[in-house]
Amino acid sequence: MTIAAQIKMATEDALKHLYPGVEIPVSSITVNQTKPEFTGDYTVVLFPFVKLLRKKPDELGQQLGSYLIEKTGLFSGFDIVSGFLNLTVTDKYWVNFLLNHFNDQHYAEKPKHDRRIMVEYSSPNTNKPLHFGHLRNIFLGFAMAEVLKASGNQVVKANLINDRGIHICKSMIAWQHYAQGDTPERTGIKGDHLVGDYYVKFNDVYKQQVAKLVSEGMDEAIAEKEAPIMKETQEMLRNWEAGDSDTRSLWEMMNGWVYKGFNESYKRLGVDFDKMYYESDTYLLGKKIVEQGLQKGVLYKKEDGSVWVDLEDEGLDQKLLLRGDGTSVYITQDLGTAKLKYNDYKLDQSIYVIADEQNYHMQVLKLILKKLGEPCADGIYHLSYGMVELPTGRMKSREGTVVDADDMMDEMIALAREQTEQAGKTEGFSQEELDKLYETIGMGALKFYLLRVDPKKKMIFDPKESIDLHGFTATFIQYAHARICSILRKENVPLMPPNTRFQTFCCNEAILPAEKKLMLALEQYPSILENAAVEYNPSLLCNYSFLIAQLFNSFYDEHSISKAENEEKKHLRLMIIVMTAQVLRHAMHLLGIRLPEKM
RNA sequence: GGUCCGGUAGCUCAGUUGGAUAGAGCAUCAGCCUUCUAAGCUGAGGGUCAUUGGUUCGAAUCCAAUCCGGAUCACCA
Repeated sequence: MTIAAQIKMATEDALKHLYPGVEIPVSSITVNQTKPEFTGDYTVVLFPFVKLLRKKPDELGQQLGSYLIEKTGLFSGFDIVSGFLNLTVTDKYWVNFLLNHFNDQHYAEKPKHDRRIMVEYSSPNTNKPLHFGHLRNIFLGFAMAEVLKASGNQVVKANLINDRGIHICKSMIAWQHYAQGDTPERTGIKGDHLVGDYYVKFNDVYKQQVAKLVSEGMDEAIAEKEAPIMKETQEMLRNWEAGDSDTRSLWEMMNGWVYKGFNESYKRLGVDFDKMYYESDTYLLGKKIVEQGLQKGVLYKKEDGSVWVDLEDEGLDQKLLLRGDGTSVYITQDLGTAKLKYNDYKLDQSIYVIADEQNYHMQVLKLILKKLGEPCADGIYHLSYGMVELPTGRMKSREGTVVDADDMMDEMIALAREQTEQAGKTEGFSQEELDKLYETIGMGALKFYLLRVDPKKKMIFDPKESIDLHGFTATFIQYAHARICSILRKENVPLMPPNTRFQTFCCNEAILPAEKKLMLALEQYPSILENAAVEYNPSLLCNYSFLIAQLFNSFYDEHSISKAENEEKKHLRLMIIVMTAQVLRHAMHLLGIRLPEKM
């Protein structure tokens, strides 16, 4: 249990004993870290009890403080400042904490239990390469899955590939007409980019054809439907749905190129999936659920045969589930897929990492499943995140303002190289090691940049300003880690020393402020990790890791480890930095960010 | 118009179930390398927490209204 939780419990117990007969709600006990300008480690706020007990804050604080010192043995002293009881935790507590956890690889993790959670993320369309906006989704999904794993859950990482539909046919048609048989192999262009190029080509041709028809006097709305290339594309979609073998083999070939490209990108991004779902397999699902809903009377049919659900009682609209001709719409297949996922893995929870533009859709999806009495409904959680925008507004492929994911990775790695060379820090590395280092720094910076903001907030990315490698960045954390490793190398202490390494340690000297601040923060890691899981917010780990690195840097500046005042101090500080490095690695690992031992 | 989300320093963002004088980073300015890595440390300046009212010992945080920005409300996906 964290010290903060222990203090809360001890306070509850103390109040019961000191003031029997007065009912004090547990929720009124607040325990905070003491502000730096006051002496103490943790603070109990006295105001709520002042009113209930009708006592003066000073008197109450004296009684409470004395009781806590006497009964718990956790505190070496207390101080009352205008209604706040500031408690100082004994040095012994901190030393024991260190001895117990300094080399614990699973510190802050929760024991495994059998709660099953699926995290669906990435979920790309196969008509264009990944862009910067997708990266936020991918990093968020991966990090969330890892955080939930560390919280003891059984996690399935899933990817639902949107591999069919009119937009896919657009690339296919344009390729047929204009590619003259070009392939990724022949052109040397990455498969997803090649296909994306023909998606762009389609739009160019389409725009021209529409313009031509309009200039010939056709109404624009009609021209958009009548453009020859669009009609061809719709024809192709019908052929695809009919299972036409030529269309299917073209589709398979081009999607194959895209998957190869995606897999390269995923590998470079350091993310993985346990289960792939393909829309071509799932797009017909959901009809059965709708039929059952009709029978139950939860849904209704209009005269034209279309099927609807009425969500007006829930403050929403009426929603179409099946067209008049019996074909499904987007949400129909989502109903089916939700059930499929649930049945595949017996899920307790199903998380969808999807941008906030689909908030309404997800709300409707969950509501309909609930109305239909599907057991998968309750577990659905939409991890909604704000879109990544450019200073000029949203990225638009048609306007060529999309920041490509692969390009972005290249640029970040190039930036890492540039800055490392500029800082003159390339000595003592082989070329191979340098390449790996640039990758670690560049990718770390990219991930951290996209994960450090609260997911639900939209973020603006200015490519001109690029991404900084100073301040609130992964580089800062990586640097702190490298510094620690450097000291450990010098002192012949392994990254994960055995318990016996500091067995003879005893604590006679007072813990100094810079040491204490760092230990205090390390002690909070379990509750930070828990919050990240409960609030579905990996950015908490960014904030926390940055704080730890900051505290370490100050500590490092103030106190020498190798040349500590004496052996006892040296051992204490070595344990502190071993644990600091371990916690940083752990937190960053959950975000998919690597920490170098040298940089 | 309905619903949802956001508005905190010049910029990008933190701010736990309401707690002490609202914090970081970037940028600006001033210091700190003969020392375990200066990709660092220390300090300074910079605020009508969108606005107004309410709740109370106490509000950036909770409630109401208003203003601004965004998303969404398709027989699109």
